[in-house]
Amino acid sequence: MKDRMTPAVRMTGHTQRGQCAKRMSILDAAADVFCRQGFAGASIDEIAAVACVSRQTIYNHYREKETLFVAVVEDVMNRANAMLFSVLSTFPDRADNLEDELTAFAVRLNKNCICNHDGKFLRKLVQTEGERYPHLFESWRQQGPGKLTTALSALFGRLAHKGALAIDDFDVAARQFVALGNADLQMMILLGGTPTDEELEKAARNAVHTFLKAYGRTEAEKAGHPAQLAAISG
Amino acid sequence: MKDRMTPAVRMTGHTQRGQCAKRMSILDAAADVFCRQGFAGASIDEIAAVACVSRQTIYNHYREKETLFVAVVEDVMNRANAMLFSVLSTFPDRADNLEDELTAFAVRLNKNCICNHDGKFLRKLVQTEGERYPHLFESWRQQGPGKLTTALSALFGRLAHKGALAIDDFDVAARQFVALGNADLQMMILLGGTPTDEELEKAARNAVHTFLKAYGRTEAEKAGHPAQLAAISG
DNA sequence: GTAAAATTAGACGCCATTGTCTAAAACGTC
DNA sequence: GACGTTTTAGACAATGGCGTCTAATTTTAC
Repeated sequence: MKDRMTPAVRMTGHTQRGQCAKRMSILDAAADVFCRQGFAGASIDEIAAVACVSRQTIYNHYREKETLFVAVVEDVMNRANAMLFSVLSTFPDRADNLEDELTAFAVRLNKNCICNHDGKFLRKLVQTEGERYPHLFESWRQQGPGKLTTALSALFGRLAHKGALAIDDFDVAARQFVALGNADLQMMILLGGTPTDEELEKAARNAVHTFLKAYGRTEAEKAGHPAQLAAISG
Repeated sequence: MKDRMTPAVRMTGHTQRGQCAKRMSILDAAADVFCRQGFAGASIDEIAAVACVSRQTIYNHYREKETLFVAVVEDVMNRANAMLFSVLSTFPDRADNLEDELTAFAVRLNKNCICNHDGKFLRKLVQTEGERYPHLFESWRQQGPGKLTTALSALFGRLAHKGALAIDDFDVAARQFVALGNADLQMMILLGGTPTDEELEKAARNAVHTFLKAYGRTEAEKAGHPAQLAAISG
C-alpha cells in the first residue's frame, strides 16, 4: 500500500530525468507492441524487451497491463492533439493563391496528423479496443476528429465570408475536405503504410482541385460581389 | 493422419445438411468473436458457446484456430464480394435524374457493402491482423476496394461519354465518389456503429450534391455538346 | 563514501487457453 | 432395432502470460 512515488518530490533533476527517460522508453515500446499485437496479443515481456527494460520496472511504473495501456493511449492522444492544433494554426487565411495554399495545408494535415505514427496508432487502436474502453476513446473522438471538423468548419466559414468560397454547409464542407484529402490514400491508411511525399502531394492536389470545383468561386463571381471582400478586410 | 471427411461422399442429403449447418453456425460465431476480440483475444471456448456447439466439433471441422480464422475470412470475403458485385450492377446508366439515381446508388453501396456486417468485419480484421496474414488480405484489397474503384471508374467513364459528367481522371473521380460517400459516416464507421436510413440518405445526398457540383455538367454545357449524347445513344 | 532509491534477473504461483483423447450420447440410415 | 457417423462433455498435459516476490546490482543524492 505504500506509495512509491512520494519520495520523488524530494528528488532533484537527475533521478527524475532518469525515471522520465525510462517511462518514455516504456511508453514508446508499449505503443509499438500494442499497435502491432493489440491489447490481448501484446505481452509485457515483449514490451520490456523492446524498451530495453526489466519487466519488473514496468510493473513498478504502471501497476498492471491495463494501466499501462491507458497511459499509452493518453500519451499518444496528447501528442496527436498538440500536433493537430499546430497544423490547424497554419490554415490559410488569405484568399489569394487559394488552391496552392489549401493543397499545402492538406499535405500538412495528412502527413503530420493522419498518416503519421500517432495517427495510425490511434486509428488502429480505436478500431481494435474502442468498444472495450469507451470512455478513453470518446475523448479521442471529441478532441481528435471532432475538433478537426469543427475547427475546419470555422476556418472555411472565414474564407467564405471573405468571398473566396461558396459554401452552404460549413460542417459538411469540412468533412468533405478531409474525406477528399484521404480519398487517394484510403488503402494505404487502412493497411498501415506510409505514403511518400509525392503521393501526399498528388493526393492533396486531387482533393483540393475537386473541392474548389465544388466550392470555389470563379473570378467573375468574386468580381460580382466585391462587398464581401471589403466587409471583412475593412 | 486419417482423413475424417472421406466418408462424407457416401452421405445423403440430411447428414450433409446437418454438417453444413454446423459449419455455418461455427463460421458465424467465429466471425462474431474474432471481430470483437481479435485473433489473439478470441477463445475457442467462447466461439463454441456462441455457436452452441461443442469445442471438439470445431476441432473436427477446422483443425486448429488459425485454420478456422482463415476459413472465416474467406467466407466473409466471398459474401462481401458477391454483394459488391450485385450492388455495382445497379449503377445508373441513364443520364436523366442523375442526382437522385447516384444518391440511391451511394445509399445502396454504403448500406450493403461498407456499413453492413461483413464490411465492418473485413475493415476491422484487415487493420487488426492484416500484417500477420498478408496473402489473405491482399486478395481482399484487390477484390474488394480495388475492384470497387476500377469498376466505378469504368461506370463513370460510361456516364461521361454520354455527356452527363465532365471528368478528367476517372480513377480519381471513383475514389472521390466513395470518399465523399463516407465523409459524413467516417466516425460511425471507425467506431463500428450502424447508421440509420436517414443518416445514410443524408450522407449520400451531401456526397452526390458535392460530387455533381465538381463533375456535373450544366444544362447549358449539355446543350452545347449534344453530339456526345447522340454519339452513344445512336 | 554512504545511504536511499531504482533497476534487474530470475523464480514462483496462478490462471486461461490450446489441442488431444476417451467414453458416452444423439442422430440418421437401412 | 442395428449400425456407422457425428456430436458431446469432460478430463488431460502443455504452453504461455500475468503479476508477485526476493535478492543482488546499479544508479543517484549528498
